[in-house]
Amino acid sequence: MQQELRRRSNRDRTEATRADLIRAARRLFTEKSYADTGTPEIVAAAGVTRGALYHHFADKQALFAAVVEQEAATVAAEIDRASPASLSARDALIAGSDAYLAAMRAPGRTRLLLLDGPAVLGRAAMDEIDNRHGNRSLREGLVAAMRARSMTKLPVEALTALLAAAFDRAALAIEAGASDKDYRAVLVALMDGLSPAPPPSTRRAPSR
Amino acid sequence: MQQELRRRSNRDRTEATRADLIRAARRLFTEKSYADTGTPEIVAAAGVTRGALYHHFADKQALFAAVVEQEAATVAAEIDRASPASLSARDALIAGSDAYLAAMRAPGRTRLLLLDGPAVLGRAAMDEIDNRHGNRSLREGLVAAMRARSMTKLPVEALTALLAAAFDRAALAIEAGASDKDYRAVLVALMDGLSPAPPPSTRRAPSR
DNA sequence: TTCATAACATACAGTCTGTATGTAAATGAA
DNA sequence: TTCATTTACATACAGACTGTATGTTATGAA
Repeated sequence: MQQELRRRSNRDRTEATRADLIRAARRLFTEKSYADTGTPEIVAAAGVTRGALYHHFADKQALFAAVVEQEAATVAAEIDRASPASLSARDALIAGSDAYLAAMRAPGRTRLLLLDGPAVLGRAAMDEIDNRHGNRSLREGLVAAMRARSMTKLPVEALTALLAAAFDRAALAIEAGASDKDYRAVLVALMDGLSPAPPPSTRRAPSR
Repeated sequence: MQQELRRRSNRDRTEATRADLIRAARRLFTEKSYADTGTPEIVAAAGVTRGALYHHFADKQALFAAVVEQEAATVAAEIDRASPASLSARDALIAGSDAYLAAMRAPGRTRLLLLDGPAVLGRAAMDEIDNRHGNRSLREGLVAAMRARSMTKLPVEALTALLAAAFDRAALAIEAGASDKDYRAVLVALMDGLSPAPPPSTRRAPSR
């Protein structure tokens, strides 16, 4: 009856407590901000004490890093799920960017991943996380487009970073109320501009 | 002898104290970070007390905003100074972006303006500051390029924001040790990609 | 000179972070 | 099964910081 409450393995306890803390912290960090969320509030929401927090995480920043890590993974998963496997290189990039913008509409996600994340963890740490999750598919898409000759060859790391930065800013602007149509148009124009041939526009007649 | 110390007008006192506080805060915010800099340290460096700080600024965040404001103005001035008046629209944009990247090499400036700024003040407030200083010349350059038909017509606000975001990320990457050559090349390619005609195949200009 | 106000300085209350210490539960060896 | 050790917490504490309240001195106006 109360068998599963008594006699829980240490691994189960750790896993559950960590998950509770990350879940509570995620909620508060997205509802408010990193700076405006104190550890007392987090542990209260998680139903544990600060002792548990500092047992499982080095400090508040480490808990934040775990939240960011998980959220970045979620975003990457949503993008992967939304982008069908076989499209042209260009269409795959556009589908991916749409999926990214859609994923970033989750409340508080932009502040967590695009404002607090870089400020608290540093741009280098955020790059490391991004490269492990979100940016990977973007970079692969760009490499594929370059291989298919539908994009001029450029330094891949730099191009990935700068396009990602543009996506990020677009997500922030859209959340702030800007026209997603406008931003999407500019993003597409930026990507299409990188193709050596005239862009496969729906309006202009292709010259070949 | 001590005449100019006694009998200072209130306006002079306020001006001097505010300037001292902003200068000290700027130094510490660029050397460390907003979060790692306490008001006791700031007022000690400025040679005043916390009472003076909270008399002149609503809170620590307001002082930070004043620092950011001033720093953004400085960056804009450096760009204006470095970009000669009459170039082709394209060359003007490139000169401006080079000047921006050069200006952002000042120690701690990227963290202040690109990491802490957005996180502490919010993206909206940062946009407001940027639009008043740095982004203005960028937007005007883009409008000029579009009028000169050397750039396809696109929503100006969105284009300005996304290119500015790319510049920002480039500045961060370069400071983190990335190849400025690579990032410059990608920035130029992004801008050239927006021209309706094939990009002018000029040889690469010296990076500084 | 006198009174009001601005420009500070000092003192205080509340909160937060990280650590140190104490306790109960689990693990593994004997 | 026993028992020592380690893990997973809970509690208590020290230090620091932020914002405010209050007191004091200098300036400005009448």
